[in-house]
Amino acid sequence: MSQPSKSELSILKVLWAEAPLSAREIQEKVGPELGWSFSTTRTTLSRMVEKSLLEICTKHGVRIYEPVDSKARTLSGVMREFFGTVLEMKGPLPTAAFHDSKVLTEEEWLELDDLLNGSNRDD
Amino acid sequence: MSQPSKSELSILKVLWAEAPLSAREIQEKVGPELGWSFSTTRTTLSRMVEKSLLEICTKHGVRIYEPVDSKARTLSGVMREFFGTVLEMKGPLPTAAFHDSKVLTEEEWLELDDLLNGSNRDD
DNA sequence: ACGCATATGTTACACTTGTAACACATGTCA
DNA sequence: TGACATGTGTTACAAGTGTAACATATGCGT
Repeated sequence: MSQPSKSELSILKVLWAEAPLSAREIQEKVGPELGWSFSTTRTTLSRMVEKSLLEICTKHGVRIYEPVDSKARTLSGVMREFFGTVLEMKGPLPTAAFHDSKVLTEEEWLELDDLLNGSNRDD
Repeated sequence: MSQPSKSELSILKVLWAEAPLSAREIQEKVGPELGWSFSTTRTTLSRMVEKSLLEICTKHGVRIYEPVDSKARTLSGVMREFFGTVLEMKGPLPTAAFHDSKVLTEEEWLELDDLLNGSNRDD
C-alpha cells in the first residue's frame, strides 16, 4: 500500500474528519484551499481508490468516499517512512514530541504510538 | 529550491560525508545499495545539478559533484515541509527529540535547530 | 597508431502526480 | 417534454522521478 501524496493527504484529512463524503462535498472542502477544479478533485479521488487509500460505494445513487485506513494507521506509515529515510531512525520514534500537533487527538496519538512502537503489530 | 527525492537524498548523504566526488565514486557508494546502474546514478546527478541541489565543476579533467547546501540546511527544509504538511506544525519543532538519529552530529543538530527555530533566519 | 577503459553527452521510456476538459446519463423543474 | 444542473466515465497532457541504453571523446598502455 503506497503512501499518500501531499494532495492526497489533504483529502484524507477532510475524510477522517467527516466520512463518507461525495466528490462534490469533498470539492467544497478542499477545492478552494488547494485551488482545484472539480475535475481535479475527482481525478485525485479516483486515483486514491485505485491505490486503495479510499473505498467508494454508492449511497442514494451517489458515489461516496471513505478512507480505508484510520488516521493513526496511515500517519504512522507516513512517519515511519519519513524517519526511516530521512533520519535513518528505524527503532522506536519519539511520538510524544509531536503531541503539539492538532492533527491527531490524544486517543489517536495513543493508537499511532502503539502502531509505531507498541508490541501488538498486526499488519 | 525544490526538496530532494528519496533517491536524491541518498546521494546527498554520501556527498555530505565526503564531497566532492566524481560520478564514478558516487556510483561506487550508492550503486550497490540502491541497485543502480552507473547510468542511473549519472542521470540522477544531472537532475540534481539542474535543481541546484548539487554543484558541478571540473577538476583534473573530471567532473566532480558537491552539495550546494549543508546537511543541516537541507534537512531543516525537508523537516519543515514534512511537519508542516503532515502534522501541520508550523511553529517551532522539537528537534531535540531526534537527536537519536545518527544522521547529524551534535554540531549539525545545533545548526539545524537554529535554522528551524532560531532567530537568525537568513534565507 | 590502435584498442580499451573511462568520462561525458544525449536520448528513451514507463510510472506517478498535478491539473483539467469533454462527453454522456439522469433527475428535476418549468 | 425540453433545458438545465449534477453525477459520472473517459481522456489528456505536462512535469517529476525511476531506470537505463547508445553514442562519442579521450587518455593510456603496447
